[in-house]
Amino acid sequence: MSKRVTAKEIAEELGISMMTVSRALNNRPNVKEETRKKVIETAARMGYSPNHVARSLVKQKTETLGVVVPKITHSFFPEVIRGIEEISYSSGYHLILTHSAEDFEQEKDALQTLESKRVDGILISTAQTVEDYDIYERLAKLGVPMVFFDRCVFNIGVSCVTVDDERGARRMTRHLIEHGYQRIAHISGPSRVSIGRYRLSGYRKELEEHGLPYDESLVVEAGFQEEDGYEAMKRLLALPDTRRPDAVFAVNDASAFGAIKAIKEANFRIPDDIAIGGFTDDIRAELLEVPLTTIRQPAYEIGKKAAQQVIELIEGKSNTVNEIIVQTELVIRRSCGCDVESQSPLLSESSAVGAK
Amino acid sequence: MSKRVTAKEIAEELGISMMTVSRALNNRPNVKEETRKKVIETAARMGYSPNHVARSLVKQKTETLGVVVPKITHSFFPEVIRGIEEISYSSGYHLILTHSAEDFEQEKDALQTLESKRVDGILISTAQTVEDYDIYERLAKLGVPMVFFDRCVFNIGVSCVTVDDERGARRMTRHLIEHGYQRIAHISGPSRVSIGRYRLSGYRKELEEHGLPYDESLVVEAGFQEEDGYEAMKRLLALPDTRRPDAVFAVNDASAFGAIKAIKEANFRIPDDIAIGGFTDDIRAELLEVPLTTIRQPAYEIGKKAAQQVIELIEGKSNTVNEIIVQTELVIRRSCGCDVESQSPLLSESSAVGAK
DNA sequence: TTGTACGCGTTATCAA
DNA sequence: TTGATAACGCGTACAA
Repeated sequence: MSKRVTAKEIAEELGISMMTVSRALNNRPNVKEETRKKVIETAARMGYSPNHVARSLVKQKTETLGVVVPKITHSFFPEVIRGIEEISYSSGYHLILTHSAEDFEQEKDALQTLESKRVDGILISTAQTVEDYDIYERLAKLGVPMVFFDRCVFNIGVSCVTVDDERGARRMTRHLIEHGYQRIAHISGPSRVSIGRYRLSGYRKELEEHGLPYDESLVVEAGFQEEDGYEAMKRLLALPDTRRPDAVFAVNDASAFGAIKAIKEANFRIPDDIAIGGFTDDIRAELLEVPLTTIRQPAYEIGKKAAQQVIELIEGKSNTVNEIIVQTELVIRRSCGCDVESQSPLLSESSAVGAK
Repeated sequence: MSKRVTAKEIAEELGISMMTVSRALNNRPNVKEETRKKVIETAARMGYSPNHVARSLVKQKTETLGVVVPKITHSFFPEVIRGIEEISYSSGYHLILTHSAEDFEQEKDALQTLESKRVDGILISTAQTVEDYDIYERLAKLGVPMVFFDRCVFNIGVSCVTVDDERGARRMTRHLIEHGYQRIAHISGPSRVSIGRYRLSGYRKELEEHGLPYDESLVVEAGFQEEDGYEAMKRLLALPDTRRPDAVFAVNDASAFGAIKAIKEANFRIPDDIAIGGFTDDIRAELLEVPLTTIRQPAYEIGKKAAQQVIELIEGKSNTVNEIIVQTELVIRRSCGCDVESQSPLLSESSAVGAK
C-alpha cells in the first residue's frame, strides 16, 4: 500500500485543523473563502485523494450499488448493465458487478459480499438454479434497498422491473397459431425462475383460448443456455412423425439458437418443416441464416428503470414495492414462416448503432 | 441505513471481548474451540455481517479491483470482463466496473473515484479520446497496481495485456494482398489509441514488404464505432472509379460492419466489387449475410491474463512491468472473396456455446 | 487463551 | 469562522 496524503497532513502543512480542511474540500459553508482556496490548492499540490473508505465508514453510505447477473453474455445483460451504469453514474453511484454464473451458491456468496461491502442498494436477476428465497427475504427485512430485474421473486416485498412475460409469450403463441401451426411446442425455462413460469403460462393460456390442446409431450423444461435448447429440441425431434411439433416457441433466443442447431442437424428446414420463435431479441437474432422471430425485451430500458428504482429507495423518495412492467414487442422475421418482406438483415437501424 | 449487528454486540451478548469474537470469526488461532463455536453460532443467530468497510480501513486493503472499459458493447468487452471476473472471483477480489463511454473526461473521473475508493488494483482500456497520460503516470508513480488491456499506453512503466496488433494487421493485409487485391484501403482507428497506431503500422509495413504503394487517400482515420466505419467508407466510395479500393481492412469488426452497410447502400457487392476484412471476431461476424473475414482476439483470455497480472502486482508476487502478448488468429470467411467451403455460419462450434 | 488500548481517515457535534 | 473530541467498526500489538 502506497503512502497516502491525509487530510491531517494537509492541516499540519497549513497549520490549521483537520475539520477546516474537510469543510473546505467538501464545499461546506462556514469556511473563509481565502482558507478554502489555500486548502484546495495545497491538496492538489500534495496529491490528496480523499479516502472514500473512511468516509463511507462514518457516513454509513458507500455510494455503491451491487449488481448480480446470472451471466455476462453477449447481448441482454450487457445492455441492462449499460442502462444501470448510465443512471447510477449520473446519480453518483458506482457499481460492484458480480455474477452468479447461473449458480445459486455463487449468487448467495455474491449477495453476502455485497452486504458486507455495505453497498447502498442491490440489483439482482436470479440464477436459474435458485432454490429458496431466504437470502432475499433476509436482505429485504434488513432494509437493504433491493430491486429485481428480468428474473424476479414476487411476494416478498421487493420491487421488480421486468417485461410482461406472460403477455409476450401469449403474443408469440398467438402469432404462431394464427399462422396455422397446430402442434406448437414450448422449450420452457426452469420453473424455478419467474420468466420460465410466466412464459410457460402465457403459452398455455393462449393455446387454451384458441381451443388447442395442451400436450405435455410438447413441453420440455430446460435451461436458458444454448445447449439446453439444443438438448430439448433433440427430445422433441425424437417424437414419432405424427406427434412432432410443426412450430416451437423457445423460452429465449439462446435456447432458440440451440434448437435451430438441432433442427438443422436433423435435416429439417426452418420454417418449412418446423417454425421457431424466441424471446429476447438478441443481437444475433436478425443475422441468422433464417432470421429469428422473437419478442423484443428492451434491455437498456430495464436497466435504467431498475437503477432508478433502487436509487429512489436509497434516497427515500419512495418506499413502496413496485412492479414495473416494460412493454415488449413482437419482431416478425422469417423463422416463423410469415410473409414479411425480409429486408436484408445486415445491421438494420434497430440493432446496434444505426449509422444514419 | 438499517441497524446492524456489530462484533461488539456479539461480544456483549456472550460476555466476552470483541477481540475474541474477531478471532473466532476470522478463523484465527488461539481461540478455544468451544468459544469459537459459540461465537459463530451467536453471530449467525444475530444475523451478523462483518463490515467490510471498517475492515478495509484498518487493513488498508479493499479486496476490490477497478475496471475501466470504454464501452460495454456486445461482444469484446463483456467477454474480457468475464475473464477478469473469473480470475478475480477465485482470488477473492470483487470488481467495480466503470465505463468511460469512450470519453476521456469520464475516464479520468472514473479513475479518480477508483483511487478514492482505494481499489487494490486497476484494469483499464483507454478511451478513444485519450488526451494525455498524466493520470496514468500519477497512479503508476503512486504505486497503484495497474494493468492496461487491449488499448494500452506504453513506456510509462505500466504492464499491458494485448494482442500483437501490428502482426495481426500484417496478417490480414498479407492475406488480402495474396488474393490479388491491389488497392487495399484501411479504415484506421484513432492514432491516439495504441491499437489504432499499431494496426495502421502493420498494414503499412505489409504493403511495403510486398512493394505496394502506400496511398494516403486509401487510409481514413476514424473511430471504433460502427458509424465511424460507415462514414469512413462513404469517403472511400466517393473516390473516382479508378482510385476506389478493391479491398478494405477495417480497424475492428464494428467499423467493418459500418463499412459493409455503406458498401451495400452504394450497391456494390461484397466481396466481388470490394472485399473486406475486420479485426476482433465479434460474435456477429460469422452471422452476416456475407460472413466477415477477421482477426480473432481472444477476449476471454485477455481478461484472464490481465486480472492475473494485477493480482500478482497486488500480492507482490511480481513487480516487473510486463507486456503480455496474446496470439491472434486469422479467421477466413467469405467477405474477403476467398475459396473457403463456407459452412453454414449458424452458430459454429467456435462461437457462443458449442452445444455438443 | 483472552483482553485492553490504540489506530485506520474521515465526518458530526459542540464548544470557542 | 474555526477547532477539539468523539464516533464509525474493525484489526494490531501487546499485556494479562
